[in-house]
Amino acid sequence: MNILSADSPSLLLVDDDQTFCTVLSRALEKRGFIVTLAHSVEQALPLAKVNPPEFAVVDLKMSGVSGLVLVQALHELDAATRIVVLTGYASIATAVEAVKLGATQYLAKPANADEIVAAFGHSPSPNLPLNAQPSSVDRLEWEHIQRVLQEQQGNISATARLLNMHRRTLQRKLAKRPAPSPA
Amino acid sequence: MNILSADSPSLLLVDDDQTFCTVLSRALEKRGFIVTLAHSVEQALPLAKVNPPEFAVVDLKMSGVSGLVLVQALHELDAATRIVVLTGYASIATAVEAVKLGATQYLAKPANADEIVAAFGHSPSPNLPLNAQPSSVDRLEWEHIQRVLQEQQGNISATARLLNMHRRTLQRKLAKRPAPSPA
DNA sequence: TTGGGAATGCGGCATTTTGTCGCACCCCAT
DNA sequence: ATGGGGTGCGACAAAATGCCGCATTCCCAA
Repeated sequence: MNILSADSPSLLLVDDDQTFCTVLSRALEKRGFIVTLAHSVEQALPLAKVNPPEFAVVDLKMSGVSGLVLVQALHELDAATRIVVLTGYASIATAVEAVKLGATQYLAKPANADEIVAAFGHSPSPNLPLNAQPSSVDRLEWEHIQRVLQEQQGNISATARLLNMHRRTLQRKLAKRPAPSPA
Repeated sequence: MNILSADSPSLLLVDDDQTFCTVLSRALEKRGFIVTLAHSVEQALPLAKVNPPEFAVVDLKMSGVSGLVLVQALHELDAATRIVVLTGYASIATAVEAVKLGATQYLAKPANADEIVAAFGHSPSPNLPLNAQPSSVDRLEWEHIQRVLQEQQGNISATARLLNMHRRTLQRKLAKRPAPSPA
């Protein structure tokens, strides 16, 4: 799977989890990328502006500005940048949003370096196998919540009111990891 | 936000579930769309070629060709077509694919007509307020359960396993709900 | 610049809703 | 008849939720 071997491509890795970051960074370097690290959108933006990377791995849920903003910025800086969005709180709503903003792929954590590299080379094909089994109720709820939350621009109070559930409960649900994603 | 509603927009609805189709069709017509029905990709393609619709609602899982193919075709025929993908077997992978192939939104069934219209990001008749109050979590859950239950021919144990919930809990949920529908 | 209204992130409970077991039937195919 | 599901349902512990309150932080209009 050596898609790229001539000279080393640049890769911007943005994630606020230090440990995860260094581990993944090392793994990616071993696969031939020149990795630059950033731990927040604010930190990543100037780096990207000075030197737009060929590849990027962006975590969605970071303290401060959402990774989605960075995805958009990266895409605008250089539409050729291949961006993989990575998140521990995967949902269809944010996946759709990320792709619309220019992401190449959207992966749920945990994902290993090989999967990420593979995602860079992935091109759209209408021949994806469909899921055989219906999602669990928990998953369904999670997706629904995420979608409404997205529509409310992340406003938890508004979402709770709209969904007719208590803010505290919503908070708790959001804090929990989503049920294993449907395939 | 240019909302032009003088003449009714055309909408192609493609789903192989007859009942679901007619119900949704009626609901969409009530909201001002001129609806054309198709029950398979093969059936939908010629219709779209003759007359590319302004809007489309496509079910992913249909016997025969995947709805993704149709999404791509529709988008190629007219990039301005707003396409909402709808499926009872939602997955992040297919959502990403769908959007890359040109879909505007990707919703998990059950979704009501209002949510679908809202997904188009277009209000066909400004008189009717764009309320689009999302269904409550409870209602969603109820409908999803009913859907799966039906697929399992009423087998409660099997449904519970599939939904990843305990049989006892499913029983209780089913027992406690002769009157749903808050809307 | 400065209030004030709205959001947010918690920490506690009191209540409900679950997860789990067990048990008593029913079918039905072996 | 016998074993393997499936179905109801009671009981009780464990977990989730509803519902406070409070300290902060945001944001916007005066």
